Amino acid sequence: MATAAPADIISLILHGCKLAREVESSLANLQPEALGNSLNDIIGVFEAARDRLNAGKEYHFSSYPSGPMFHQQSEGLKEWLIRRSTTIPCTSSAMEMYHRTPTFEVGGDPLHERVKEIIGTKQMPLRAAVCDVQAMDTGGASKAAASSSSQRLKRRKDAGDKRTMRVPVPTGGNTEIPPDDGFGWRKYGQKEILGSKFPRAYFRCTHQKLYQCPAKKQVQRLDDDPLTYEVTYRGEHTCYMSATAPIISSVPQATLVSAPEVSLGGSSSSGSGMVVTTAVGVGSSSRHEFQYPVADMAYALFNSGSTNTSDSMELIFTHQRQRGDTLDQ
DNA sequence: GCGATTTGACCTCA
DNA sequence: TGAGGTCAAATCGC
Repeated sequence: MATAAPADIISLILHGCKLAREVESSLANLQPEALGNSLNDIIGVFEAARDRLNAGKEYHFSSYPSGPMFHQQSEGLKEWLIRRSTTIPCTSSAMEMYHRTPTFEVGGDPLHERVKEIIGTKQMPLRAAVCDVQAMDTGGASKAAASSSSQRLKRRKDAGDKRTMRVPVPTGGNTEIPPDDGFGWRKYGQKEILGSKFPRAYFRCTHQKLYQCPAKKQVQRLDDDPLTYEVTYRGEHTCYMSATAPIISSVPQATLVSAPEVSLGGSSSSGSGMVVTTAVGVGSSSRHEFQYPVADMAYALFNSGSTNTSDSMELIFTHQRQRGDTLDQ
């Protein structure tokens, strides 16, 4: 029995993830007090989401903007969250950000107005002063798998299908290691770029051959901020849509979402990006491990089946604290 | 042995 | 024509 449209909750969680990314991006610069305030902001947003969630525990994704039950959709919640999270303009003002929250409509009402209403009751100013994540979506995402015969001909014609964001270099480790976003990437080239001090690295999906996954990304350190990578994604992952995909297909299916085990497995090898290693399954025989980018945690929250979402929140912020500890070292 | 990375050469396009 | 993107052989590491 659906008691609440999930879209506003999605937007809340999305907003929380956005704030979390900002904190992550600014970890090296934030003073402890500011960091604490930012965390409070994030907690407040997630609490609002949790409250809404608990207000209507039974709901379906049928009102979800891109269609019903993302498990079966070519573009599911995970993909949608990732896309939305990379298309929201980044600002330094909370209210401005609220105004810029996704503006898709629910029942004829601008959703962001509802989000503002919900969040506004929490009175949560955003104190993260600097937004290091610049998201850009030039639109026109093409899902066409690369044609082996014409791939080279189309090389620059698909330049419009790209999303660029900035992420901090891994802390406490080798800054040469590119940020991990939860997907498996294989480096296929590196190029000195004219006018840039740092070379640009080219990656494609590890499963490109196996699943014809067209996803690629370019990673380049900024000249004016060597502690920041500019990551440009091209194409979209289709590997996890395959029923036999070894990693991403482990995204819990409907039969598993009743009692997944969400555990903090630590950051990925590069130690960057808000990535949570998650074990999902019922019983040891069906356990699978996969890694979540930050937006995926929203998915985990939705599907945890737990009435105590604060536990999941604790995982998120424990991870943040661990990263903070790493920074301190 | 296999998969990932490196790196010089090659190709495309603005 | 040159910058950017990709290929593929050589090399590395597990």
